[in-house]
Amino acid sequence: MKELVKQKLQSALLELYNTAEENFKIEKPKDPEHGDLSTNLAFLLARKLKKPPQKIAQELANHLSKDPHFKSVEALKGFVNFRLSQELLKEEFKKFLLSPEEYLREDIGKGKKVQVEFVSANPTGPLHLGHGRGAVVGDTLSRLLEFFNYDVVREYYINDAGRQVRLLGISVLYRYMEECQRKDEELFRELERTFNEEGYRGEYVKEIARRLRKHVGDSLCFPARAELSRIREELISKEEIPLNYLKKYEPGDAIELVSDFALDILLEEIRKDLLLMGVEFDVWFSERSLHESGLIDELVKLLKEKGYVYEKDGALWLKTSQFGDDKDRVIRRSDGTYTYFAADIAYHYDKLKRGFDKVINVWGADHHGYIPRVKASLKMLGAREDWLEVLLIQMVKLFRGGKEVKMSKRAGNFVTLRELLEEVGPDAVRFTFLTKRSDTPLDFDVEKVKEKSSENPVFYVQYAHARISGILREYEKLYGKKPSPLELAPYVSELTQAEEKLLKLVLFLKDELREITQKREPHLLTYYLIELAREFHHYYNHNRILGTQEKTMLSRLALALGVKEAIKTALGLMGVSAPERM
RNA sequence: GUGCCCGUAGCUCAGUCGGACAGAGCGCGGGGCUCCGGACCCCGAGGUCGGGGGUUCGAAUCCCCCCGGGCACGCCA
Repeated sequence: MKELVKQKLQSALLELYNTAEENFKIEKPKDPEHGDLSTNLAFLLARKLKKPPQKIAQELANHLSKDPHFKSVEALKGFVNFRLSQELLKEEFKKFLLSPEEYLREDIGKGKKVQVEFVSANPTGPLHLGHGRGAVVGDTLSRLLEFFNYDVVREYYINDAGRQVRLLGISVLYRYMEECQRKDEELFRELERTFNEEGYRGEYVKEIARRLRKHVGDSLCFPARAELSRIREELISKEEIPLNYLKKYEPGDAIELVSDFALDILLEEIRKDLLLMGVEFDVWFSERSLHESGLIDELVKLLKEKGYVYEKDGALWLKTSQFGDDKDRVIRRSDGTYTYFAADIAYHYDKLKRGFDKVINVWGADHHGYIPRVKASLKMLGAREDWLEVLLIQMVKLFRGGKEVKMSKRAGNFVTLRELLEEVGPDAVRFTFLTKRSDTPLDFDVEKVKEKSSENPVFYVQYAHARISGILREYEKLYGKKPSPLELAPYVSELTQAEEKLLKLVLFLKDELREITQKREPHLLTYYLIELAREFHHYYNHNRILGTQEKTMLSRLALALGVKEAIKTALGLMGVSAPERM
């Protein structure tokens, strides 16, 4: 609809003033008295044409009011207000009804390759709510991009290298050795020291330790003397889940062996958690693989050749400050190992080489300070300025009975994503995470989300869908056949003023989806859906559908079916189910 | 200290590349089917858009200052 109005205005501009303008807005006026759509075009032209806005608006309105697409075009206080004609609306609605998806879809992406990297949580513990929020936003955005014909790759970057992973191994080994009757006391005390300072304290660490013990008994109580390769074989033969890390890597010491085992288990859990929410990744990208493949070496060499690298205090530094960062950053430590940053540049270098037209990273907002250095390094590699987009997801703060629950993976006291999913259900979780703009911190009381789940807006929306499904079932019972879009479409013409508001709302989904995708603001879907559901419930409570005159009934059925399709499509893009019954 | 984000109804939040009288959900008060699903609908109360300046025909929205909250400032990831 907006596109149509925009085009009409542009051609009017050309005919009336022989000029062009791109950056004007077409929006739905807040006040329905102001029509279906309006534009601020006249304000923008006032200076250029040296005329007052209202005069321009009036001229545009006069010019366009003859157009049969519009019932009326009026100039008011400089705005041009459009009312769409009944005929246009009905024709559009028929098209929508006959094939909803096709009507809504547009080829905006033209098959361009887009990578969306999201979640990418360290595999050192279960996912928590913040990760869940990122997962929902990333996945919904991916669905939207796919809908508009982008070739989307969903990707999870696994931080499976470095210190945190080693700490995970230490934590598990420590918990394991706690249960040993006889053990290497000296090593145990050393592990204990590290564990107490910065170990992972969650219950899940103990569980992994118990699982380890179940498979290998006491054979790791003296880690230095243990036959690692035999223990590894033992684990591989006894553990039921796929063990990618354990199979792939020959451990250098017991901590590595335990780390890899823990990684396999935790990643499997993460995968399951995400699957519970309907989130699946196309690529799980290993940070460790970047070290092994030599890509980091290759990258560092490249950056050196370009003259962006220098040595200081025994470390290698990247001149990111030349490209907008606050200061230069270390990419290789004085001990010769690469930093996380070096690996991350290599990862993005790899994305570049894979030929993505655009990459979108969904990051926790605590990483915002990290963006300038990544952007800086990408400039060094010659990437387009807007090639990388970063979406920040603000933290989810958790409350229980009004009290904040401080969440820390190391301290181990957190409500996991799975816990929430099991109690509230994936639909409510996904919907709720999309009720706030993602860069706004989200506070909520778990108890409230759990207890008041039936009052969650998701049910309000789903109820509208189920209600319509109920009506359609009832019709089938009464008349012995399902109402088909093809049969109903002709009756759209019979719709009256009473139905117009609802009909327009359905049609506006098309504009809504396009804008939501382009602005990368998937949360707006929930607001649209709540409005549509409200409008339908309102209509339902004031107008009978079944049992009225045939023409009336069938036209109203057509409208209801359209609402159902709109809800189903929008919910589907959010990964939320549209139930036939509740 | 420096940088970024946030501050809108009792609560949780939309609205922010300026636009027409400031919105939703929940909560609160009152009301509504002998009829298609009452997980619904209708009416109402509730606001200095954190505060103060400025720019503009027009500011919740842009700029400056201040207050309050969060995050980031590592040879951690």
